[in-house]
Amino acid sequence: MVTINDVAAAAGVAPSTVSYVISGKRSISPQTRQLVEESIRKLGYHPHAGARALASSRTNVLALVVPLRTDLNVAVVMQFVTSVVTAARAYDHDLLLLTKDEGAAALQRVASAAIADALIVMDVEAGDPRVPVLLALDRPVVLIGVPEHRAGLTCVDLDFTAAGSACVAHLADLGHRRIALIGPSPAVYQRGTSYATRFLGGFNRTAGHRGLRVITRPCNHSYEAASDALDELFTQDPGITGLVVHNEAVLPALLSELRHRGLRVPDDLSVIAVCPETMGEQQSVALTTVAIPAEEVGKQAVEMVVRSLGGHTTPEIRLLSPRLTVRDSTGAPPA
Amino acid sequence: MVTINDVAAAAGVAPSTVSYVISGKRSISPQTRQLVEESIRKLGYHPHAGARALASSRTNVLALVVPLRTDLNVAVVMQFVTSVVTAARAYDHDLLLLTKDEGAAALQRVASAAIADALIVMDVEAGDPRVPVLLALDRPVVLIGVPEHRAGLTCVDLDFTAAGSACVAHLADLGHRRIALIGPSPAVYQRGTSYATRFLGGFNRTAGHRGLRVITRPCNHSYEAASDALDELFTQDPGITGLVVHNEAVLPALLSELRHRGLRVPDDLSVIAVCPETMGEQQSVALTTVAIPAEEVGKQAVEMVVRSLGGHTTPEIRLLSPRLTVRDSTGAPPA
DNA sequence: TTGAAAGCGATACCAC
DNA sequence: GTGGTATCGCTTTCAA
Repeated sequence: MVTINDVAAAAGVAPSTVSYVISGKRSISPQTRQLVEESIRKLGYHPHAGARALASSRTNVLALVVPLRTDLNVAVVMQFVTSVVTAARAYDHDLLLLTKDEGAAALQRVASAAIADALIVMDVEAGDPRVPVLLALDRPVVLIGVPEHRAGLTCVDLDFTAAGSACVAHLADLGHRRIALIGPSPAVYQRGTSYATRFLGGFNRTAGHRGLRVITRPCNHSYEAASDALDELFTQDPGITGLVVHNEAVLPALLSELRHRGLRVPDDLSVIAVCPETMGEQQSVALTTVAIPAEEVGKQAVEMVVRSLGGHTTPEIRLLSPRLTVRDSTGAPPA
Repeated sequence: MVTINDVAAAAGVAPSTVSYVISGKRSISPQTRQLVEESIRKLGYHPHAGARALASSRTNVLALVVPLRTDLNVAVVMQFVTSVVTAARAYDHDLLLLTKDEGAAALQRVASAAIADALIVMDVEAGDPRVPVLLALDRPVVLIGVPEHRAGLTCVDLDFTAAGSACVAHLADLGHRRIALIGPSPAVYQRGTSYATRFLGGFNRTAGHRGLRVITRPCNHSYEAASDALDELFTQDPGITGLVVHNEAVLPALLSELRHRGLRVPDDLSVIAVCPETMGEQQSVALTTVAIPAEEVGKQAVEMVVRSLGGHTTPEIRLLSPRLTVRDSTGAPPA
């Protein structure tokens, strides 16, 4: 293995000088820099991460805690992961993947063992048991999602409350009076998953303000579940003219079933989906969407956590305003 | 921070003794062990990963290289990731996530800097440029997928050639004579992605043996692309009675379109999907599938790479036999 | 069965 | 602008 001493010897300088050339933490003469950089290239030197971590207390690794549930939308989770790992690399950090099922213990472990410098946590629940542990860690933490007790926490997410409102407002503006929500799976609600309840809150509140009659229903991830959900909604209120779908996984199934039942979108039924933009565009009907900005949220999470590593440490709840894009799936209700 | 010395002091033993209690690399008297373990718990001690890595040349971290392409099936990629991270933890390793777009340089970096002990690489292409780099690394590597030149490599994957054969054989056995394949996106083929070409190979070969007439066509990930693909296939050969879909992302769209066109599955058209079992079960028709055993492949990849870390180092290509499960989407061709 | 101490390969302080 | 070196926290050899 090639060490900093090898490089120093090859360049005819002291090891510390090599270190400073790499870190840029003190000024180096052009000649020396040149010499050192050449030796580094020539020898194919890469600083030993462990040694570095030991000496500097910095691993340059971020940990991301992801949910592995199949009742969450896998594609969206993957978008977050993609965004976070890409952003992390842009800040010269690597990404360690932790799973939610290891619980709070894993967070302790990774922080105490100095495996990662900071943590980003996804799939936050209202009364998330990990929160106290996270608060006690001596490392920066950013949550993607917002738990109930947010004191001292740094969070970033789509403003799902506003998103719920926006969906209802759009349908109300178009003249719809009776609408329905198909939400995530029952399990997601039962866990008190932050985004699900926040969206529902915004949905119901604005429906109240606007005087809309609403039905809401969770939905599991299968064709059959989607079909059952439709059955139930139209049984409860056959007069529904607007449908909000906050469950990306069942979008294709829902659209397929609607067509099969002879319900035209948007002529008979307007549909708004809460999902990544690309997903809305690729369905059988180009869907009016409220975008889930996974890319942006992941990026900001990394930015925030890296800034904390730089010293700043002001807890902050950052909620991104929803963007509603009208496409072909919403229109006036049938006369 | 609590160190091994703190623990040693608290337990009234030498630091080395604490180390041995933890590693189990030499026998310890029950009393001493008890004493040390208690101090560890009491102090909440976690060995510093960097220090450990420096002293032992072991990080207990595996690196997984994943593709971030959206033209690959995200859900399946996520299944691999899930499986690998879970298996890694079972062997007391953490998982570092690398992206394919960082190319061979990232592999070098992670290996040379001793960030990870071993690598698992997904989305392997026929003439993958990363292969020479991987072979030159001084660390164990397992590929998920099989490149053209496999000398010295350890690989694990579904036997996609056999999978292609199995699909054709099943349809042939049922009496179908003219069948079609809807494959991954054109980009996947263009990159020479290992599984795509292997599947196609098995498909064509067996079709030849059985004297079946076939059409094959790649397909992008959108409803429209799926619809276009069907158009084209039925234009080229209106007599098709069997369809093999090696593209999980367009399954819902294809089934939806078939129904819309009045083609009943399996009465008018038999459909076999190559996808994870759960995915096949959740469609509008329970699909006959050849399973993509992501879970199993990921698990074996970890096992193999961990075994290599243990010393054994026999290159090995391990191809899992395909499992075809007959459900409701295949039957005899229409009379 | 246990202890002492020499590294592992960086960083960063203290000199010059 | 550069060099020397103590230090980070652990593993492992050597001794007892």
